[in-house]
Amino acid sequence: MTREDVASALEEIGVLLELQGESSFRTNSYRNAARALSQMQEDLKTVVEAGKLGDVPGIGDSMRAKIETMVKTGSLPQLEELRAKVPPGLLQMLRLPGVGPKKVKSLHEELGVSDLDGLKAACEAGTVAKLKGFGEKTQQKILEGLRFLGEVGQRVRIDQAGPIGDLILDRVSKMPGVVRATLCGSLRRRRETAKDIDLVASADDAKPVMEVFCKQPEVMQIIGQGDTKSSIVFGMNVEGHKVVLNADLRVVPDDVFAFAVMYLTGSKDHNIKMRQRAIDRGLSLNEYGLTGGKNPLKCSDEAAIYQVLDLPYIPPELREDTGELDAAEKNELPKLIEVGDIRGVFHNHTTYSDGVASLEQMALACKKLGLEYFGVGDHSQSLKIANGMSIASVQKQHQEIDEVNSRLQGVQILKGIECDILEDGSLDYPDEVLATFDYVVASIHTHFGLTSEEQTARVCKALAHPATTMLGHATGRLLLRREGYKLDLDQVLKAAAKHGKMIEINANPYRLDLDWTHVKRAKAMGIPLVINPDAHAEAELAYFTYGVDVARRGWLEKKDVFNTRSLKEVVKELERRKAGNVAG
DNA sequence: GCCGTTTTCGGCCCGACTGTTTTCAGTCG
Repeated sequence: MTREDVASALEEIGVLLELQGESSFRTNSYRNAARALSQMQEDLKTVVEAGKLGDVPGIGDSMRAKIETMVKTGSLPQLEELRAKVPPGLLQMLRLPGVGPKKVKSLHEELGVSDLDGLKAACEAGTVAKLKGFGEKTQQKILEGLRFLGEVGQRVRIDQAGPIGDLILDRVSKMPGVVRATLCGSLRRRRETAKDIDLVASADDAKPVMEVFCKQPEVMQIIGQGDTKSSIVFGMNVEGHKVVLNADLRVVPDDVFAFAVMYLTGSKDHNIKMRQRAIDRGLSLNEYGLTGGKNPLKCSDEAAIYQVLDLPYIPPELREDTGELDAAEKNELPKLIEVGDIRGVFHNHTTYSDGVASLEQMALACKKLGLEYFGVGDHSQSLKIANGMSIASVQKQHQEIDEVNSRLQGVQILKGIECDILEDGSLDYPDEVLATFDYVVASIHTHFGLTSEEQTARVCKALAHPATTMLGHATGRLLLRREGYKLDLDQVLKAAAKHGKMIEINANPYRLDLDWTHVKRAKAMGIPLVINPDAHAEAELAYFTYGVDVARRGWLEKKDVFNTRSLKEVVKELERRKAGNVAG
């Protein structure tokens, strides 16, 4: 078992024990150990063989023995027993908001409910509300949660689907006889979630390619295996979490490749418009070619197809039928921002609050990524749960930043803060403390239950505060898990525009908030956007690339994003803002 | 189950919120 497999197994044990009613401290220790393994830099087998496993914080004698068993034998009896004892449907129930291990246990033991369908039936029959500790409202909330889960279905986040897609693509590309291969579908359009992985490859003989595709070790089930198309269920551990999703591969002759790629990249609405455009020119476009007249037109790549239809190439991220064909027609497509344009990041955490790395470690990790500045934005004092910084802690951090900056070469730390927006819309430090920061990211972490009017007024008030530089994760959504808090985003954008404030694209793949649709609106209103990884560890700094995906989907160019500017320009602009010279 | 120790048990981030209760358990971040 690999390091990630072991981490995933420990995580699973933790959850299963929780469902059995184990103490949260004990179950947490499994999660801690799983996290420790996920973050381990060295090779697990080497560490085990060197007898150093027990030195890892979070891994004691008992955990060490279990991990060693898994590394040596490939399995763990304890996990097998737990899996046999706990119905898999109970784990699904944990995804419901407001439902935790205790409630699941009670539903299972009292009502015999063992999966989501059974739970829905029990709610509809009204038996859940009668259960001790439950009630009408809880039952209603569960039903709403079930509806939400039904909507998001089996989608997974891009950071989970992406690595699997890349792995399969790499394998397919290297298969004998394959000429070209690429990812298609929502993964290629860089949507924030994916329901499956679509691949297209070109080869003269599809059959052997399909054989290899369906025989990958991670294949859990072959849904279909044909001459041109195969579908599999693929299961793999990504960052210590088991990810299961469908993968479809199409294999076509190379002269059809571009058409198949365009068709399977979508979006469906974009394709419909394209087909209509072909019809207007007396042609017919489908996944196998562009026909009309006597001979099929040859297009070796997608750019050639667009050219035949009198259009410049449209990047996949824009193919959502939100005006890209019109813009292309007028030659007004944006020159999209690229990953290499990002020069630094602003909203990140260190051990001063709830991060796991030091200021210096994070700054050096930024340098490694080719960035010029690392903006720290630890949590502010009221957010106790995330170890928010007291004023004394802020002062200490600033001293440390000055000291580290005096030594660092090629990267600079900026003194920022992720300042909580309090319930009344005020900021979490007095003005004189706020004035000591280079910039302020204002964010909401509490009181999600306010009405839309209250929440909107709260955020707008924070945007009006002179110290606020940018708004952090504007809606608070957690992808596939929680909708954002109720908020009139139009009003918020207007307030940002009015007060000359920036808005963050939180690039953490759990959030990707602001959503790309709103990014587009923000740009139209002249609001500068900032791509922030919200990193809590060195490896998470690279999340900013997901933010670039969102920015591209939101039609952003380099000039629309603040952190494409150099350190010098950024410092100058932040100073200008602090001096109160902000327009508006 | 881990950790630290004024070494072998007692604490483990902890407060707010919700919906259930009638003083609190469960969930969340």
